[in-house]
Amino acid sequence: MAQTEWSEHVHAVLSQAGLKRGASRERVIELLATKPCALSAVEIEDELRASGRPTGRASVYRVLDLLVEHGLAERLEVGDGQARFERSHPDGEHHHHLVCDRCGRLVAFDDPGLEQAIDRLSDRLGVRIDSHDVLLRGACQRCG
Amino acid sequence: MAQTEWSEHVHAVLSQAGLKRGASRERVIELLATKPCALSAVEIEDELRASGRPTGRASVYRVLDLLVEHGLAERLEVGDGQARFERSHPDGEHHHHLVCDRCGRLVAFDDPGLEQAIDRLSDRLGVRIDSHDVLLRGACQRCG
DNA sequence: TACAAGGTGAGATTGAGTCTCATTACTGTT
DNA sequence: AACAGTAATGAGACTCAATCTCACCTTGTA
Repeated sequence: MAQTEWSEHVHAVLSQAGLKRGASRERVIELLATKPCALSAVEIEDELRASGRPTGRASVYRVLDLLVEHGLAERLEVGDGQARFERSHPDGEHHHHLVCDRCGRLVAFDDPGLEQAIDRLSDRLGVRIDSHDVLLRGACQRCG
Repeated sequence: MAQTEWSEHVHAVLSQAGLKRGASRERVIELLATKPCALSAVEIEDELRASGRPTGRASVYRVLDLLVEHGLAERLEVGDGQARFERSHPDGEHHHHLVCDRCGRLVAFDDPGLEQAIDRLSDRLGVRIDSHDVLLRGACQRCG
């Protein structure tokens, strides 16, 4: 899904939910649209300020929470004490991450076998699984 | 592995590493030994104080970091802004968690299929995977 | 017992994230 | 276009897990 498609989808969902538009929200959405992978709230705030579109901290967090609530973004934590956010695709397509111990880089990957294993798990455990996160720690190809 | 075995193993590893014993360390280790699953640093500090063995916050965090460094404990985050810790087994046996959206309960599970899928992944991606976390979110059996 | 290296903890500090509330902006209606 | 009602915004105070500092205490060894 292209960046533009994603932000259009976001606007559609939010207006469907009866929400008004607002400048801060637009800014955060536009920024996320251009970033395929994991950005922290602080990074978002800094990038917006750096690009001449300063946005209140409260608004940044509000928008991110809103997006996550509506399934439009994913929240993930890699263990450095801050949450990261990335846009998520409405068709359920998603990826997971490897954190490199050496260089700290975040590498995205997806794997049907893994998704399958998790689907099976839901039945076996007798629980409803709404979402899942897989985080690998190790050495990335560059450092490995 | 029984509680006692685990704490003996911990002491063996740490003394092997040339570390001295210390009262705070003993207290944290003994407490973790009795808890099979995910305890936060704050909970550890509180439980120790409540049981008449008050221990400095700095020491609690130091001990936990030490255990994680030596592979004697696992750190996990379930998205509530605080890290949780649990003892880990030297044979590599481990479990993962489901966080119930409704009641907040943490349910442990293990699954060979999942582990297998992750093993395969390592080859396919061409990276070295040292450890992994899987976190499911959904409804536990009780709330489901 | 002496001594060096490690261990400990009170309290200050950091920093991500939350909360408040007065102000401003959006949108549908007359 | 003016209005009304409701949603959005942001400065800054606040919370709280986690980190840092540093003077003091313990342990293990010779």
